[in-house]
Amino acid sequence: MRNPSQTKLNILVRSGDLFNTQGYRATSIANITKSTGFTKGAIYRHFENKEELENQALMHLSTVMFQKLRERIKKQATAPDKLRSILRFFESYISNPPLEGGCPLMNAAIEADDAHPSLKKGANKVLNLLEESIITILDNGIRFKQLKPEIDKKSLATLLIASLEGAIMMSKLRDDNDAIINVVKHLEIEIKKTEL
Amino acid sequence: MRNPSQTKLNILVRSGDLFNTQGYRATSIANITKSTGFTKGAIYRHFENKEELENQALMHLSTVMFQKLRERIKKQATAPDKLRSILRFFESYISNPPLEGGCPLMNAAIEADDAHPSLKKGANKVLNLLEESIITILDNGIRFKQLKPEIDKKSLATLLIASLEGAIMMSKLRDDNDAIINVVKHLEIEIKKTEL
DNA sequence: CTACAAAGATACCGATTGGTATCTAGATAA
DNA sequence: TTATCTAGATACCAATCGGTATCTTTGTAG
Repeated sequence: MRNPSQTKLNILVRSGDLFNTQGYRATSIANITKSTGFTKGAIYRHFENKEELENQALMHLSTVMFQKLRERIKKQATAPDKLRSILRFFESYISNPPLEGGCPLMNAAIEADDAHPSLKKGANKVLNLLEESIITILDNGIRFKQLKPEIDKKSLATLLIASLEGAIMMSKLRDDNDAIINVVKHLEIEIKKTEL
Repeated sequence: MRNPSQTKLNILVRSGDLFNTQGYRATSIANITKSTGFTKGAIYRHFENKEELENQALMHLSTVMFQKLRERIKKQATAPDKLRSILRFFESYISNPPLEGGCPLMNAAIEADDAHPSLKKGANKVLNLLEESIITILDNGIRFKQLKPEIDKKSLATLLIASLEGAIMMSKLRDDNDAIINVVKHLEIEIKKTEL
């Protein structure tokens, strides 16, 4: 009946969901006990303190996000199509969210100020991973003559991430798809410009 | 010595600063008493409860932001230059922040989920004001033959806001200007395309 | 100078916070 | 079967939370 590793995973999944929807600070240990059915004893056996749990939960959220994102990317054969699949992924955050509560990168980034250095560090890690994923696609696109070799990879990756994250914030705030659809439309044009 | 309206303003300014840097939930009434030098008695005389204080503080933050933004906009004569002054304003958020803690719109938008409807409402109001400001500039630009009449005003406003907000998130997270500078550079080109 | 009302200080409230010490029960190896 | 270890439950802790009731002080109208 007992399964410690499954218990730990369960706590990570449930707490991640709460952190991403309500916020890290706003989610108490008691909230997590209610959501998981486990007690404080179980939680503090698997995690040193709340900060540790927050960090690991963020990392779990990001692995889920990247897993779902890579699923879509892999289905596409060429770099431009892979880039477009990223747009579609972010577009789905509103109508059919891969994760409840919006993008974990954005949520952690905004909540993590200088008073929460470890959460900030975690958010930075997620941002770097996302950026590297895009740059890898761009690199391969250039290598396989699908994208113009003169494109500024880092700059394009930044533009994609910034405008998509900002658009998700706007669409979530307004409870409609307008912002994310508009921004995706613009980015589609931007991607087309990089095609060879 | 006593000056109730000044007291209220002081509480609004200080609490706004704390809310914008630490977060709304993470800032306690006790934090505000320490920062202002006033006691709970003073705070609860001027504000019904914490939620009321949060709302009014957000509104005060937004008026400060818009005041500083409009100062820059007014200095420019033409619509394209007014738009560029908005870019420069957001660029300054990192190196010379008009408000401590980043953009109050973004901060409130991310912290306000469906469990905090009044903060969400406030954030929505700020977003609408920002959008309207940009659209007004675009309208006048078209009227005075400075901008192409066929531009999609709402779409352009959305693109500007989304990418600037997202870039600020990235730059604040990384403690460098790269993201915001890159995005501003791209938006400069985008603005140039709309010029007549 | 005196009343009086309003501004703000003080003291308290129950509920909740993150965290810990201890206890119980279930899995496992001998 | 029994001893042992560990996963998880229970009970507790001081500190802090938002909020309120009450008291004192201050400015002001008469």
